[in-house]
Amino acid sequence: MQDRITTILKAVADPTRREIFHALVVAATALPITQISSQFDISRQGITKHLKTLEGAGLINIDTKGRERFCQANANPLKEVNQWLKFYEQFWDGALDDLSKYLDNMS
Amino acid sequence: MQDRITTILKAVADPTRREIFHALVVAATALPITQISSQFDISRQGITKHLKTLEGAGLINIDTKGRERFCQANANPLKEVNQWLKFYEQFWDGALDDLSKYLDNMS
DNA sequence: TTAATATGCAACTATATGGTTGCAAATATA
DNA sequence: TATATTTGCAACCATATAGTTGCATATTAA
Repeated sequence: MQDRITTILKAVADPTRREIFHALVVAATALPITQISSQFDISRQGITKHLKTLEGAGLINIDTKGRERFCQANANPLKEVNQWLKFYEQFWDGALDDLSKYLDNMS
Repeated sequence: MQDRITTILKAVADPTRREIFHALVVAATALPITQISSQFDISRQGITKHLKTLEGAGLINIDTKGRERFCQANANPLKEVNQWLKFYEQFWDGALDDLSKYLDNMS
């Protein structure tokens, strides 16, 4: 197959998947597939495919309870993207501004 | 088309494009297409396609001089990815560790 | 037990993607 | 001028991707 970082980047490169992931993150709880798909215009099967891709990237965990499958966001794989990015930070403009903003958020 | 962040993420979601981009970043200078493609196993036309995708994402600038086209990396679009990521940082584990590593790098 | 709900699987479609080869055109060199 | 180099364009191919519909199955509720 492909390496982890590629799998993760491909998962978040699709706008619908980013929306699904975001919805699950802000929900801050596990949601069954039907409930997720009710928030989108595409079919439940379309959503299911996206959920599988997200699961493959580790960005969601799916837990079966009875006939329902609860999906919960897991942001941890994004740490790998962050790590990949970090190297290039020295090559983009305004890195110092980013640091001060970063520190402002912490105080 | 698609929004900027999607264009950028799709550009870096391909491992070959990440390699090309990385080669240009570390080269720290503009390189002509033939020279870039000599570093890869795929054809020059394959490389050209990737370069166009990277250019479309703003990750490289192409400057024509005579018959050659010099490509130079531009990491700035990655700031948008960083901004997108930043929101999810609060949801992943070990954010404080990341901060201390970040500060260590600065000192 | 019967009906409703939640889901998976499979088949199918259209388009995008990553790659190729062949050829023409522009520029540089002998 | 004749030749070599660098590139773009176009056509083509195989596979991946994003989406669909139809149907079967498992679980829950009436």
